[in-house]
Amino acid sequence: MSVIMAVRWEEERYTDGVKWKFLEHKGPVFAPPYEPLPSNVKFYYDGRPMKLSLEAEEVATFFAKMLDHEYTTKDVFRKNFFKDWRKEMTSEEKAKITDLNKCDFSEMNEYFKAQSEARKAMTKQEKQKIKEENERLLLEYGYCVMDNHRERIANFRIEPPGLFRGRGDHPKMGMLKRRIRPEDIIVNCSKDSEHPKPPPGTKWKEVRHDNKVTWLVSWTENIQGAIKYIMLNPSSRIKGEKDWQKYETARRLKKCVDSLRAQYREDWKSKEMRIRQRAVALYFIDKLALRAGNEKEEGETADTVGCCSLRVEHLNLYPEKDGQEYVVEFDFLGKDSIRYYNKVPVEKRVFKNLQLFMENKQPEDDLFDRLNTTILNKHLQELMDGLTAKVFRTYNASITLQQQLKELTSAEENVSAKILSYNRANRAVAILCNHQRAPPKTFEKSMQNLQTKIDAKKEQLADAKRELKIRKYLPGGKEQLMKLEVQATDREENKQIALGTSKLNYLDPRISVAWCKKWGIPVEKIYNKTQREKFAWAIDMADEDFEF
DNA sequence: GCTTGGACTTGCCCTCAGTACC
DNA sequence: GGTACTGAGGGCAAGTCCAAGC
Repeated sequence: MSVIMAVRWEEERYTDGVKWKFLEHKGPVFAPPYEPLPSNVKFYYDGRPMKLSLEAEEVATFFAKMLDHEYTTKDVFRKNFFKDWRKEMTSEEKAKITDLNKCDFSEMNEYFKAQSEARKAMTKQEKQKIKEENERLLLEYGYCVMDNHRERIANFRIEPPGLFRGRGDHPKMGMLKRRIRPEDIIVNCSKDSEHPKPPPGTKWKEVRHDNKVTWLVSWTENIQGAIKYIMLNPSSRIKGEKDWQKYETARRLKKCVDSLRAQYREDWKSKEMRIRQRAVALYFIDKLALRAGNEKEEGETADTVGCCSLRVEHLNLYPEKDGQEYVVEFDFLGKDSIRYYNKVPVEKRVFKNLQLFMENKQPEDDLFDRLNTTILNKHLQELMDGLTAKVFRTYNASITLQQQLKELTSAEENVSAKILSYNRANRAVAILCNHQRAPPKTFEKSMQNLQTKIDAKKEQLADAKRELKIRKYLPGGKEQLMKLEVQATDREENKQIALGTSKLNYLDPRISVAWCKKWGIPVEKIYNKTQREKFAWAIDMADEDFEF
């Protein structure tokens, strides 16, 4: 590590939860006020035009903007929306508008579509003006001073009002997410800083000076009653240091994971049910990189589970399947309602335990009825300081990347082939962590385009050969062709897999940096600008023989 | 002990700006 | 100069984990 950066990353380590000594910022940027519809754009009820009050009109526009989305046809969405919309209506409106099916938002919808077209068709100068305004806003509100550093803020804009969507089958979809006003805002900054000023004629809910937290601004959202925060960018000292710490914890797990595994295997035989359950759950978390699985309040969110909250209905046991013994089939919705489907052969003891846990239970009963995340994490804490369920995900992701890179990279490959290998290693991790994505809408098209390019290049090479200009044109051309073909392979393999999440959250960046240095790959090929900023600590720290 | 609230990380999707291409 | 395409970044929901409050 260089001396200068050692200072940057190691300065001012506070104790007892103190996160900073000085914090100054300009507060949040509020959503722009509602702009009423022009009088020629009408809402129709039961076929007749109807002028809405400003409040009711605003909420109606939220719905009108979404008309093309499938979810506006869903019962739950419509019911929730209508209920909340009615709350914004005057008593006259309420009396008249009693059936959402009689509401016609299509003219409003057309208007917004036209507006968005108009925005696209703006002249260069107009676009430039908007860009400059955004830059000005960023400069004024996008930075803060935390201790001795000017730091970028991650999200300085307050979320605008709209209709809540949620992910998966969310019981609250369609509800009104209300507008946040200065009176809802808690500002956090240091006493000796220049406090942010609320917009003229308004007041903050509170100005606080809590240096044991990292947030600058908070408010409570009305859908779940959860607190939302404005915090610093991942490039900031405070986030970087935390990130580094996270990977150091995972590396400590590496040192004791063998004995820990031996321990939970022993526990599969325990006399106590709770210990067996704990041990099997931990095995899943370790082997399959499952999330912890906190309990959730029923009816408040989509029905999703993690390891500790698995239910009997989420797995099938096969003493034998496809020529393998003791196969467990998992099928459940995890975080963000992403499906986890996997068939895994497990050890006989695990299998027998699972049979035991499922005995005399209904499909909707908890698989691990003597376990929850609190119990599990308490246990883990006793095994290693700072150990929690999610450390296993970080550890297994990072160690997998390191192993895969070792296995897949060959010295004689060129740079683009090496990058393909890197992406494949990254992909192995994404698959382990079940990081999926919807195939991009333009996927087929973009594959086609690439194929066209490849064909053209082949043609070009063939021409060159025919004209006996081999020596002159072939070497570079061949290289280019290979690059395109590698790119096509990479893209195809990536169709339904998202690499970003693991890259950003699970893979110790020092592994990647070390790999780049070892093979002479510019780090820019692996990390874009933002990622390099986020991982500045690692880029500076890791040399080519860094070992996770 | 249990519940709830709070802080912070993780996660997917969409938009939009920058760039390649014609 | 216009259009098409793509990657980056923003947006914000949904997790994890811990500790305060009862």
